[in-house]
Order: sequence, then C-alpha cells, then structure tokens
Amino acid sequence: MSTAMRTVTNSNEEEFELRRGPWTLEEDTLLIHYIAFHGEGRWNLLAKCAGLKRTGKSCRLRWLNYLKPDIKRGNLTLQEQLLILELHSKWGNRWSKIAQHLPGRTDNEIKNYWRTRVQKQARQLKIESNSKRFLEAIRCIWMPRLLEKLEQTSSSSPFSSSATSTMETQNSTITSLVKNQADLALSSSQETKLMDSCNHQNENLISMTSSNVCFTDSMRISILPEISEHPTSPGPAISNTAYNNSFLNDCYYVDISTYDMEGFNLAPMSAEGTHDNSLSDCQMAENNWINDDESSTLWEMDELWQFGKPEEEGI
DNA sequence: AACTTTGCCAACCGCGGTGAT
DNA sequence: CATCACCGCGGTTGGCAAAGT
Repeated sequence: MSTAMRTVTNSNEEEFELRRGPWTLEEDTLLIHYIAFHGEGRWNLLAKCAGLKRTGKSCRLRWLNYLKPDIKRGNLTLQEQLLILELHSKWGNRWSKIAQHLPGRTDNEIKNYWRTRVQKQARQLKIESNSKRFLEAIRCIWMPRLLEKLEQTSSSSPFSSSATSTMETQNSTITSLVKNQADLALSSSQETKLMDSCNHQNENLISMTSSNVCFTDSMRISILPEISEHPTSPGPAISNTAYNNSFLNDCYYVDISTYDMEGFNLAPMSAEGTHDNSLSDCQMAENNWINDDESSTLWEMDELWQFGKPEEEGI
C-alpha cells in the first residue's frame, strides 16, 4: 500500500481515505485559505471543514512548520546557533521552548539542527551527546568560536551577511552583547589557564598566547540576554546570564588566538601536522559541520581530540 | 556512469497534559 | 472523579538530493 494514503476505518462513520506523506500544493492552498478565514486551532475540526483528508495533527504540523507566514527559511545564523546552544544547555531538549526564542524558527527545525549538526559531532567523537564532556566542548570551544566569528562578521560586514538580514532585533542585541563580551574577554591578560578537561592532556598542542577568551564566574559568556521562562516579543531583555552548570564552576580560559577562523577548514590533516597518530583512532569530525558560508567550522582537531579522549581525571 | 553513502528535513508516531463533559 | 477528545511536544523515520567511491 502506498505510504501516502492509508485507509482508516471509523466505526461510526463511513470509511474514508486519509492522506499521508508530502503535502500537495492544493492541500497547502486549502489549508492556508481556511486558516485565513477562520483562524487556526481546533485542528481536527479544521481538517474536516477545510475538506482536507488529513488528520488535525497533520494539518497543525504543516501549518506550524511550513505554511505559517512568519516561518523563516534558510541556514541558521550564528546568533541563532548561539542561542540554540545556550538555551539547550539551559533547558535540554525542550525544543518548543527553545524555538520560542528564535522567531520564525520551528521546534522541528531546531531539533533537526541539533540532531544533524551537534549530535553528529558527539558521535564522531564517540562521546555521549548529553555527556558533560561534550557539553564542555560546546561551551569551551564551540560557543567561543561562534562568538569570535560573530565578532568578525559584525565588524567586517555588518550589513552583508544573512545573519544580519534576519533576526534584526536579536542580532543587534546579541551582537552588542557579544562585542562587549569579546572586548571584555580580550582585554584580559591574566595568566593562562587551560580548561579542566584540557588541563593535563597534550598541552603542547595548544599554544597559548596573551589573548585569551576568559570565562570566569563573574563574566561568563553573557552573550545572551536573560531568557525568561515566558518569552515576550519582540526580543528578550538584556541582562547578564550566569551559567549555573556545575561543571562550569571553574574558570575556563580558552585561547582563541590559535583559532584561525579564516584558515579554519580542518582540511585533511597533513602527516607532518602537530597531531599525534593516535588521532586516527578518534574518528575525528570532518571539516564541515557548520559549513555554510557564514559559519565555518568551529572545531579544531586538537580541541576535538582533547574532548574525544576517554573520560579520565574524574571529569 | 553507476552505485553507495551521507546529510538534511518534512512528516509521522506515541505519549502526556489539559479541558470538557 | 472518570472518561474522552484534543492538542502540543519530543523522538523517530522515510525519502530525496548531494557527495563520495
């Protein structure tokens, strides 16, 4: 039987065909017009009244994830990625809740992003995507990297990228926050201290210089406005966000000076690179997990290796 | 060029919460 | 209070396209 059509027998009523699978243009039009006149909600009733041979659920999903006028299309911007990372660290797989803070983005889209991009990295590192270690990697490497990239794009071509063509409100808010944070961080010349998880592992692989991103209790990234439990439009209010994850209680210093974003394409490792042969054991990530134009790869092989190593030292 | 693998995303499914009866 | 229907959420799957071999 075709997967696009299933016969459903209703004990009380006539047998009718219930469509499944991809929506047709005609169905979309029907749904759009019906909602335009009658509004959304009461999905089962809506499906019947609109003459759609779909379940209410299906209609709701189609509307919310695809047809709704304010749905945003295209790659997630750096800001959006940052938001997702941040909010996920806060709320976990509460996709709907997270989506409320990304106007025009659906929970489905965010969920897909997480599964295809983020969890993929965890798989390749052979660590649990919800493990402390991976969360640390996200916070200590990925988010600072996004921040730096944001900093670069906002200063070099503030009006050119799609990142600035969408999410204008959040963009200006986050960008300014990011800038402040970056300035703050970069002005710090404190003694370098490696992240806990990187502490005793191949320290020579990460050359530290005087410019470091410094995350301390008092100035944790703060890239994001305080996100309320009940989001209000247009955008979240601004205030400092303190990370309360226990594993972040330590002060993390992440050297970003060694992360050459422009040349950061994790091209196939050269044999004479700085990397241990044992890297091959680690099934390192390929070079394009955030591979659209504006969000080049943010992982460095060295860093991945640090996090990809088996749990040790009581982390 | 043909085949296989991988990535992506739309859509479906099952479950739990909630309100109406 | 119990039951039912509906709704929303999160997990999972299927199918298509691109990339790789």
